[in-house]
Amino acid sequence: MTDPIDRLLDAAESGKSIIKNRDILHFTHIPNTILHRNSEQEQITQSLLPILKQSRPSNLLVYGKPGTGKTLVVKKVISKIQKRVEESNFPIKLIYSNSKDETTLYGLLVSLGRQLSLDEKELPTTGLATSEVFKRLLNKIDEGKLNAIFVIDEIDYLAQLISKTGKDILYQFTRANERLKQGSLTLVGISNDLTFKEKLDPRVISSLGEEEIVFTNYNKDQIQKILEERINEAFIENSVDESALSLCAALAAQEHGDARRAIDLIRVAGEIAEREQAEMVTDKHVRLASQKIEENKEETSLKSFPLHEKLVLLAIMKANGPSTGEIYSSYKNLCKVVGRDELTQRRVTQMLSEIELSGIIIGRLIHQGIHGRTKKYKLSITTEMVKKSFKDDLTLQDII
DNA sequence: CCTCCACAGGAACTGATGGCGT
DNA sequence: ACGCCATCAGTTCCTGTGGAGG
Repeated sequence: MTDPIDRLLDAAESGKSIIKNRDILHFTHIPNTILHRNSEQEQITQSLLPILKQSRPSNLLVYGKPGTGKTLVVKKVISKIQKRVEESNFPIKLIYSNSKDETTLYGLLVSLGRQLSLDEKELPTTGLATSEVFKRLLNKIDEGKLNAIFVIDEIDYLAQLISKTGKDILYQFTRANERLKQGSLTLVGISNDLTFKEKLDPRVISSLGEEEIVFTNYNKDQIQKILEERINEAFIENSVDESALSLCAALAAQEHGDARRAIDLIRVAGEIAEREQAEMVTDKHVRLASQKIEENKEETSLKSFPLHEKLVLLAIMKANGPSTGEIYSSYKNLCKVVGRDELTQRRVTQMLSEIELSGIIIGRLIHQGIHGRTKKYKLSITTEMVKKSFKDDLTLQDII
C-alpha cells in the first residue's frame, strides 16, 4: 500500500486531468456560438445599430430569468460592434455593471465611473453627493467624446434602491443625452423580473422601454446542447458519461432552466471526479456536486453572518418553541452568556426576515386567535451544519 | 358578534463613519 | 475648521390583523 499522500501527489504530478480547460466551465466565459439565441442576438444588434450610425441613442430593456444567457448575448453583441468600429475614430465604450454587486446607488455609480477610467482622485469612493458623481460621469463622456453603453444588470434591483432614496437616477440617465454636447450614452437594462416595468416612472419607461426583448427559459434539451458544447471544449474526449450529462441538464431544468447552474454543476462534478482520479464523470459525481454546491452556499452564507444574526440563529435552535417571542427570550439569554448587549425585538424580527430571505430558515405566519399573531420559524438546514459553520467563531464557542 | 392578544412590519429618526468642498 | 452628503446598523413609535374565546 502506498502512502495516500504520495498517491495523490503522484497523480497530480503525472498531469492526468480530464478537464483540459477550466475557464470554459465558468459561466462568464462567452462561448463562440451562443446556442438557441439567434433571434435575440439579431434583435439586440438591430436595436443597437443606431449608435453605430451615431444617429440617436437607443435604449433597450432585456428580460429573462437567471441563467438564460441574457448577459452573455448582450456582451457578445456589444463586443462585436466594438470590434467593428475599432479602427474608426468613433470609440464605443462598454460599461457593464451588476446592481446586485453594489449595495448602494452610490456604489453603482462609482463602479460605472471606474470603468470609464476615472481614478480614485477624480471619483472618491465616498463623500460626494450622488448628483456630483453623476455630473462627473457625464463630463468624462463629454470630454472623451465617448459613446458609452451602460449595461446595467438586474436593473430591477437598482430601481428598488432608487425608490428608497427618492433619487431619480434612471430618469436622469435617459435624459443624459440632452446634457451631452459630444458623445452619447446608451442604456441597456437587464432584468429578471418581467413585471418590473410597472413600478417605474412612466417617463422612464417611455425612453428606456423603446425596445424590449424577452429571453425565454431553456428547456432540458437546450440545456443539454449547451452543456455538450462546453464539455467538448473543456473536457478531454469521452470523459463525461452520457447519463451524467442528461442528469445535469435535468437538474438545471428543474430550476426554471438555469444554464448557469448546469455549467456550475458539471464543473464541480468534473473536479470531484478528478480528485477521485476517475476516468469519467458519472451521475454519481453529478449528485455529489449538486449536494456540495448546496452545502457550500449554506456554509459561506452562514459564515458571513454578523454576530447578532448568528446569535439569533443559535437562539432558534435552543428556543423552547419556534415563535418569535420564544426565540427572542432565548436570544436574550445567549446575549447574556456571551456578554453582549441585546438588540431590540424589532431589530430581531427584522433579522429573522433577513435570514429567511437567504433561505436558511423558513417562517410561517400563524394566527392563534386570542393568543395573537406570530411567525413560527424553523431551520431548513441541519443543526450540525450550523454548528460546523460557527465553530470558528470564538465568541460563540461556549454556547455551541 | 365583538374583543383583544402578540406580535408583524412600515416610517421616521439617531449616531457613527468617512470624505468632500471651501 | 466647518457644513454637507450618503450609508448603515439600530432604535422608537406606530398601526394593523386573524381568529379563539367570551
